[in-house]
Amino acid sequence: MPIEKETEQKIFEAAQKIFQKSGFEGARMQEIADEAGINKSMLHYYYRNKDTLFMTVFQSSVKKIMPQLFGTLASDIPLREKVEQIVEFYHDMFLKNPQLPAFVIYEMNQHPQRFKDFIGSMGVQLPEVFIDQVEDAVDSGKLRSITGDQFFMNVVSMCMMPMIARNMVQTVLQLTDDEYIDFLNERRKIIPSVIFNGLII
Amino acid sequence: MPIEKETEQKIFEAAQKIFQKSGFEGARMQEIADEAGINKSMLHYYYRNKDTLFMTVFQSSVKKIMPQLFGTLASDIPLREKVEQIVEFYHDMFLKNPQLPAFVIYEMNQHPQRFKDFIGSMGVQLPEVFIDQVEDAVDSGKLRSITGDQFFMNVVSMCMMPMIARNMVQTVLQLTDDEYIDFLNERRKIIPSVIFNGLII
DNA sequence: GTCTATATAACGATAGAC
DNA sequence: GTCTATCGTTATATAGAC
Repeated sequence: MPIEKETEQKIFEAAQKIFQKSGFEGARMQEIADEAGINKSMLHYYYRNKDTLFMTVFQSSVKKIMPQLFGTLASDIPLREKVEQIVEFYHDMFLKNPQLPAFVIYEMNQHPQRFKDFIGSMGVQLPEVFIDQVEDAVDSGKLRSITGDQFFMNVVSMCMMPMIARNMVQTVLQLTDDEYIDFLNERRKIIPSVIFNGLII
Repeated sequence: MPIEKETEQKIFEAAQKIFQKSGFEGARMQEIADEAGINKSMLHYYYRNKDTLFMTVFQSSVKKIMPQLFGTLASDIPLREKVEQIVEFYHDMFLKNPQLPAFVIYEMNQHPQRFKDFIGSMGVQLPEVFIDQVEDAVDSGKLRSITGDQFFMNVVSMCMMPMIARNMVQTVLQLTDDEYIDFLNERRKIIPSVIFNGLII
């Protein structure tokens, strides 16, 4: 393994950590360098400037959230299984990377320009298969009247809101870190149950 | 109306706008001054520094979200009405101040220290009345088994997530600004329906 | 109270030796 | 490739005239 790769990788991982913790504006190049255990100049050697380094991290982060989600939505499995897969996926991902969802959502709002360029190029839109699936279920009387958009929004909301608002949740519900993790894990079963038993006639 | 009050008020409103748009780290004192149409030095005359100005805005923002929510939860009305009131309240508030929820949630995560001091002093915790109400409904067989915490989390999630992730939602669902507002307003009826018809046996 | 001018510090970025 | 030293800019904050 060449030394270059190791350094570039160390920088990337450090940048990921600091950007996710502090956001673009709050992150300091010096802090990233310290986290990586290298000199600040190396950041500019491997990545031209703060913007480039940020975009590398941001794009990587989006790719950890989006493709799998839309892959599941476009797949050829029953609606109920799709919901269960998405719920499991997001809760697993959160355990590995607790600050990822809040980071992506926030930076998306802050710099709409920055990401609309590249996010259009990856097919990030609700698959027709999924839309049809919901419509068919409604038409055949299996589900109460609802659009695919609203159905999708309900699932994503129930999953991600407690992850994004961690500090508010822990404060209001007075949970320790461990209790908070337990609280989230309980939701793996609760979410599909609420979604479906609320929609099935 | 004394001139002092007018200036202090103008500064506060400008700061509110800029902080909510850019966050603490992204906000610039100069931009706040420009927005208020006054000299930058005035910011330091009325509010000692950026931190003080921010905390004034942040505390005011929290007070626009929390008390009414917990007031409704603690009130003496049926569970279903509480949910409907909360949903209406959040959707009305969002129309008036679209960036408020994202601002509070994000800054809460960034500076846990900063707000835990003052947020403890305002009774921000789930009212016993509400917890008991959910427990009673479960015990008497009216609702499927669920805790007050999880019930509460479901309502707040369904309401606030689409408001916080506005840019993601509009991108994925390919909605114009007007369509997005319509999409949110539809949820006033959808949310209570999903929550309850999912829980009522 | 409000302004101009300036101090002071921090940050991103670069030059240049090795 | 990696370091030290430093430049240029921008940010918050203050001093002082009016």
